[in-house]
Amino acid sequence: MSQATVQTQTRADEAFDCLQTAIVMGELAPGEKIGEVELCSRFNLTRGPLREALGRLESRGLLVRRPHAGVKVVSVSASELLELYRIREVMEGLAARQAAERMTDDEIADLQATLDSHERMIEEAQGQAYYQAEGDYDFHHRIATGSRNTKLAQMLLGDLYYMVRMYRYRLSTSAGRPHLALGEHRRIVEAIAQRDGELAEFLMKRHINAARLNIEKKIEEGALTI
Amino acid sequence: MSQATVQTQTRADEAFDCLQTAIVMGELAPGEKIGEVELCSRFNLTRGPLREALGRLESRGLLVRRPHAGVKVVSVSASELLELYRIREVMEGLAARQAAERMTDDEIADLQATLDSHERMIEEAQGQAYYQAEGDYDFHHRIATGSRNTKLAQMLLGDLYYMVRMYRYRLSTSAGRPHLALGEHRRIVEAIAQRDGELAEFLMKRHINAARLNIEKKIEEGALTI
DNA sequence: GGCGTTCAAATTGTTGACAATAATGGGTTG
DNA sequence: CAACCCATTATTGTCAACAATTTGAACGCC
Repeated sequence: MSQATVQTQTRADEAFDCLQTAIVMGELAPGEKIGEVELCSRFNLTRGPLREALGRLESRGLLVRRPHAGVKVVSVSASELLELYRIREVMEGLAARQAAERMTDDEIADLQATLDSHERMIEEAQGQAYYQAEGDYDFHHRIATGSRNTKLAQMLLGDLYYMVRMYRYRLSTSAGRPHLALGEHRRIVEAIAQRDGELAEFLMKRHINAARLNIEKKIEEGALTI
Repeated sequence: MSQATVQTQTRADEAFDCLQTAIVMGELAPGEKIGEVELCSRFNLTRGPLREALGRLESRGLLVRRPHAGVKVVSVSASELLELYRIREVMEGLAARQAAERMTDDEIADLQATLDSHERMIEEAQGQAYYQAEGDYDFHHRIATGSRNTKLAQMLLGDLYYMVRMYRYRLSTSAGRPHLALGEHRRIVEAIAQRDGELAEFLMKRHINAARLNIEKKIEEGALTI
């Protein structure tokens, strides 16, 4: 049964997923040089599919490859991480605006229910930043897909989020401001429910900007070693 | 000598470039189903590197692949093309703002010289939309790199532009408003030269929005069959 | 003693053959 | 006559061996 799901996709897809999650979860540290044969034995793969997966990951910017020299996980500097948030600000702003115009009423209701669930999680597992991080990811994921903008969702979900999450897991403290972020989420959803795209865009941009400033502060405090 | 340049990169890179340009130039039509062996004989490649290149292209959204079913060039609908311009609007707006803050004086001077060259090209080859298209690409390319935002430039140059150019070559009439676009370019560079990031962002967004509206109009006129 | 050069080993890039799967066409049956 | 089933075929996915290149270290030279 569990085999059936993996049966449909090819070994290269499997390799891609494994490597991507391994990088995001921090099992493969940034800057770490990794050999192909080592990866093969680690994930029970052969080099053919592995190389195809490596090509995809390189194309997505998760690792860099020098010909004949090997492959190493990309290491994003602190300033580059902040730059990622600048990109998120404008792209997710657009996503929120288009989501306000295009999400169905059912989707919006679901989104609100999701926020309720997040609130309960935060109250139950007080301080457990992990749930907050996952909840935050879930929220942004829904808005990206809700924009009905295929390429936009693809770029956000396929490129940016994995890179951001790569550091989120490392920091573990997803900005560390659960209640604040939840309130901002609620206001964004409110604007979407009222079909006010302009306001939704503004609030989303401010939300992500706040997250960026928070990380910037933590970096200045020396809490992050990147 | 010409071999030396291609010698440094691997065959998979070569395959990737060949296929990408082939798709962009329209040699491979959207929706066209293509077999691997056919591509191999067409570009003098073997299937290993080819598959790696296919993986990269799939990851970039230029083609889609169903397991055991084959690979076909992605076909972007008219509405999806317009959505691409919506993404460009916010991303290149950000790029312009950051370029205004970070480009060196030399780069700005180069950019202005580039615009002069474009102006001459337009006057000399009146109506030759091709030069205008290439000039436009050159302009946006410089601003993307001038933003000093690695990921932003990577997403614009690696993902969006190729997709847009794919249709630009097909329409051949790059919006068909050379002088207008050039004037808008000049004002954007002016703002960058004055280090007015906010204005540069505003002008760039309006510039791309105008291009989008122009395409929208052409589509309504039935000039584009996508 | 430091630096350049050269050689060897390990790793990557490539190739061709093999196996598995989906599309297709013909045949049979209701 | 149409619809369904089955086998064939062509295509994709996978594998293991071969070739090319970089890197590292040892050696000799300045």
